[in-house]
Amino acid sequence: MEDVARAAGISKGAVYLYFDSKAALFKALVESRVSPLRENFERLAVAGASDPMGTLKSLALIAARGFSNPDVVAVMRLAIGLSDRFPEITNYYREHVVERMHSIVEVSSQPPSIEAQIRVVDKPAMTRVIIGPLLFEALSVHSLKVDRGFEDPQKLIDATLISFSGGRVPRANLVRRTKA
Amino acid sequence: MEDVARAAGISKGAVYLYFDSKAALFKALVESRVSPLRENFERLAVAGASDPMGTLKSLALIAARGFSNPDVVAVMRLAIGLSDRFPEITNYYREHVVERMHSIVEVSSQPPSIEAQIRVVDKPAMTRVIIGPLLFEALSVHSLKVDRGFEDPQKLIDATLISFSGGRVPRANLVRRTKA
Amino acid sequence: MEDVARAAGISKGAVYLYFDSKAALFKALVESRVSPLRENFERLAVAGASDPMGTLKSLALIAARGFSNPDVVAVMRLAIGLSDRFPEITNYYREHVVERMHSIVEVSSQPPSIEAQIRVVDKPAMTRVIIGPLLFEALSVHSLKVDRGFEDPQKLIDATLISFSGGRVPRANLVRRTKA
Amino acid sequence: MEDVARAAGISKGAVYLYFDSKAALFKALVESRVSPLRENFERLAVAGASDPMGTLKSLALIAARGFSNPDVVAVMRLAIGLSDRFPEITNYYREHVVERMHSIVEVSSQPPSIEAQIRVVDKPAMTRVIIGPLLFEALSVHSLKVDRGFEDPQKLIDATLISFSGGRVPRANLVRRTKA
DNA sequence: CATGAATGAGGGTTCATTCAT
DNA sequence: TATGAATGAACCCTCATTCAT
Repeated sequence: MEDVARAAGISKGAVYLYFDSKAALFKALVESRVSPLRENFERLAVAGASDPMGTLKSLALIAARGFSNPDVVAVMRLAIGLSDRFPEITNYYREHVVERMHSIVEVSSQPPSIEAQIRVVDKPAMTRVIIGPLLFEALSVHSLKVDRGFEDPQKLIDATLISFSGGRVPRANLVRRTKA
Repeated sequence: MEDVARAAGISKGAVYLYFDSKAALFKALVESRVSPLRENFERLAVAGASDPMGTLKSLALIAARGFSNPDVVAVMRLAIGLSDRFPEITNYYREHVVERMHSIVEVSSQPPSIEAQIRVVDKPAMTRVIIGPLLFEALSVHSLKVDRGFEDPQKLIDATLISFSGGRVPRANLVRRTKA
Repeated sequence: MEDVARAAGISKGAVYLYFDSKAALFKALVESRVSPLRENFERLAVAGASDPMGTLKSLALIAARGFSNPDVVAVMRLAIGLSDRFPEITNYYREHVVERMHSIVEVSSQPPSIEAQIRVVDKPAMTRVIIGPLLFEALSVHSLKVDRGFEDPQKLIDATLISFSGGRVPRANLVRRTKA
Repeated sequence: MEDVARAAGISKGAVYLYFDSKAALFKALVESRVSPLRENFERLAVAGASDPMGTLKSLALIAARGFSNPDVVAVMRLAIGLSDRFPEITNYYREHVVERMHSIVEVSSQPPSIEAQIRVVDKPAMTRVIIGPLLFEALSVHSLKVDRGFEDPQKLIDATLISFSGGRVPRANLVRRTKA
């Protein structure tokens, strides 16, 4: 809390003018930093029902963008690190972030047409296979300070997604690039 | 520290007869719990130079077995969670676990013959793509207490590895099953 | 202080427009809530010099009415509970409430005629014997939340006063009843 | 808590080696300082069933002795003063001290023979009438620092008890004196 | 080798008080 | 007259570490 106060340029006590408790601050952090991501996920999952492969690509891209934001990863680090002293925080993160992401990705893997496009059979595995590599990268870079990060996260996404294309790799335009 | 003492059946003070500090205890924990895994990695990487695909499969299997051990995941959780109060711990974990795993997997992806077997091009991405899904699963289950864990981790490994087989999925025996 | 502000429908800061400090607010609280009682005491003591027994009865009745007011008891609770952090508050209460009540009751026990009516000899004990039972009841009910309170405080007054009537208990009209 | 630590000559943190929390410390304080008194009460109430008047006298004497101990009064002051921030403390005091004293005194007023000895009719009033004056004295002296305390508490007891003797005041030996 | 009592810094939180607006 | 944002000291409690025994 003191770090937050210092970062905000206010006193320790003043934090409590804005948030009732550490847990409340964390929840607000989730809502402001992570939930927009989750909402993007939900929007895409709904909109992309007819094109599962494209949807999964987009989900990966959104996740990669999210994980490139140190704040987003910091929230996860807190959720993991505070599980002993603030179970409420870990619980909130699990229910509002992790479990929902699982649901969304699994839903995106439902349409029957998917079998024609994607070779991975086990749907519950989907979330792990798509998000896992990006998560690993994010934790490595932002939490563990490994300095081997990708300058171009697209490469990691490509490597992740190639698995689902059954050999026909539309390399040139596997995923639409962002014009940052 | 108190938990460790209680688990060991000794007094809090006695812990300091065996370890100089919390960081030293953590390092010993890494050596006893995580390094055997890393050594398995190294052995396999050296031995399997001629068969990169088989090597990667074996690495994934070892990683999956490691992550199914709550202790192994707990060490990682500590490394992530203590970064603020004990940077030394996080640094040690990065240098002795994460960075070494990166190196090993990348080395295993070096032989020229690999291109014939594996379609993933970007070698630095390899570690993330292989370990990431298993890491995600491990953190979800053991740290965030998500209750959607796989009963059979082999399914997750299969889903992970399928990406590298170029469509020819030798499903029956993709990876040798463990006889639990 | 925040509770006071909320109850008054103003902001926390606005309280300091009316009172210089918490101690000043407390003093004003004493004047508005408790002093009227004390003034009743003083009036009765002066007026009833010729009938000590009747005077003491009236004093008890006034005290009982006062203690039935949660605000009056709350002021005493504050005086007792804040003695560590705000000694000024405790001092004020002692000087302006408790010591004055002692004086008044003792004065009311002075007239020579009293010996004919009241058998209690030790005059300093008078305040305690008259006020004590009512105080006990008030603290029990309003501060300690004991749920054995009297619905009819008159019974307690009767029991208290009976001691002074020397056996001739004019039960029917020992003290004039209030028409609640 | 800091005051307790200082009084004990140890550090603030060391208090928690002996007591789990502030509430636990308070409860231990009740058991060590107040419960012996309560047990005396209970013993007397049981033993003195055949002589209610004598029993009540003894109860008053024990209460007076207890209240002359600043620690005993300090515990009550805490129970009253901490009701906002530590309701658990107030609740414990109510249940383990106040309500039990009520019960004991009322039980002591049950025997049929009492009517011959004591004129007070309303039994629930008994506790207040006996304990109240002593409580008032104790709070005045030890909490509010009134300097009008009785040097000889026996006088207060006498004044309290005289009410029950129906006019026949065995002044010389109303209650056995303590040889302090 | 082992204890257990003790410490002191820091954690999250509350609250009386101040002050620019 | 009134606000509301802000402070800073104090509060209860935890925990890595030390040390006499």
